[in-house]
Amino acid sequence: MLEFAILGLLHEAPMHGYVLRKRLHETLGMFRTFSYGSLYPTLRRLLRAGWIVEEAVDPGTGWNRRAKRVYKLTAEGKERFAELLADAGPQTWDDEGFGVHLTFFSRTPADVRMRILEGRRRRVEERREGLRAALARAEEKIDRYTRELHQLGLEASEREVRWLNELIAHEQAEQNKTEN
Amino acid sequence: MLEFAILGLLHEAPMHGYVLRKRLHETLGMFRTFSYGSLYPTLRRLLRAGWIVEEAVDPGTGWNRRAKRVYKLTAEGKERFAELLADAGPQTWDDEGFGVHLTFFSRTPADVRMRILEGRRRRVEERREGLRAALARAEEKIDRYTRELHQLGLEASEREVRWLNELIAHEQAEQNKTEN
DNA sequence: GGCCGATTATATCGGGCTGATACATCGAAG
DNA sequence: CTTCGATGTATCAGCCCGATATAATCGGCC
Repeated sequence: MLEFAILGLLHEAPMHGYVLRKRLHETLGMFRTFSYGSLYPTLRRLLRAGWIVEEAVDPGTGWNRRAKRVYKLTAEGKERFAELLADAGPQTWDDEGFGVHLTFFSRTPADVRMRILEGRRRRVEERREGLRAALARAEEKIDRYTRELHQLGLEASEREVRWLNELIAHEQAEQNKTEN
Repeated sequence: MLEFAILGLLHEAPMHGYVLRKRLHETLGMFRTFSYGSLYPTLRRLLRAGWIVEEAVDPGTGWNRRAKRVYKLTAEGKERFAELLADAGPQTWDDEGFGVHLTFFSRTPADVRMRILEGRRRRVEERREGLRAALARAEEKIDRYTRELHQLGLEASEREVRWLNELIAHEQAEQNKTEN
């Protein structure tokens, strides 16, 4: 997930790890945040893999300005990102992954977008049915707080399914337009 | 989180790890699931800490029925659970923790309940404001998908804040009733 | 000119949790 | 009598978090 987000963001421009983390937070901070404790190790992993390189920082006015690193996407890194964009596995419709993938949705191939949205819908529908069953099953005997929580979750699921249906319909309309 | 949930569930009855995982899934599976990959290591951790013990399994009709383990809560385990119930740190109002804590809310002291609900409200309000700002800031230039996602997130946040307000009001009413 | 706090910047470590994978047993249905 | 789904325990690589440490830079204030 973090690898995906980093590669996606580095398409904009080369960046310091620090700035990257800030952009990460701005871009998808409402759904997912990443700590430095995973950012810096991941950056080193991406370096080793050759997806990114360290760019020379302006040595400045004389003495040691180093230890500041600017990371830049390589051609292989762009390929890697395209690969990740084209993959529509379960992680892409999980709670943690879905928001991140949506962030890069306009760069995602149309058929992959479709599979992700449908996967997500399946997932949320399952949750919705689970919650409906839980609420129906007990109705009286269960804990007040649990019931309230399930009620909130149920409504959220219902809304998200509707939201997904609209997105999916829109995608299909777009696709038909392109075909004609 | 898992430690908390295990100790909470073992109040019901001693259980196999397997059954524990099933109950875990039934009880809070709509919001949080735990894999065996964390369950078994955590059980061993709780054993070492003395919060739980292995109960002897019925040796059965002769040959080797072992390798099956039944875990039972100890007095120290109950104390530990009470300790965790009384703690209202940031993890209790995070997305991952809040649902789990709500599950055990009727066993949670009233003042702690209050602090958790208020912490959660603060958290969700922050998200709501962040999303409002993001939507207002760009309105035109931002990605269609991102805007849709933010819209969904905003509505979900608004609903949850309202939901929390009702719960909090109810808590306050209860508290006043008790005082009189 | 000098100080102070906020921001910029990098890094490590312990530990929680996941997903994949590997076993083995048991009851029931075919 | 075999196959299949449920029960049951376990490990491992790897991702990520939260806490923590360190230090340079920049702006503003006195």
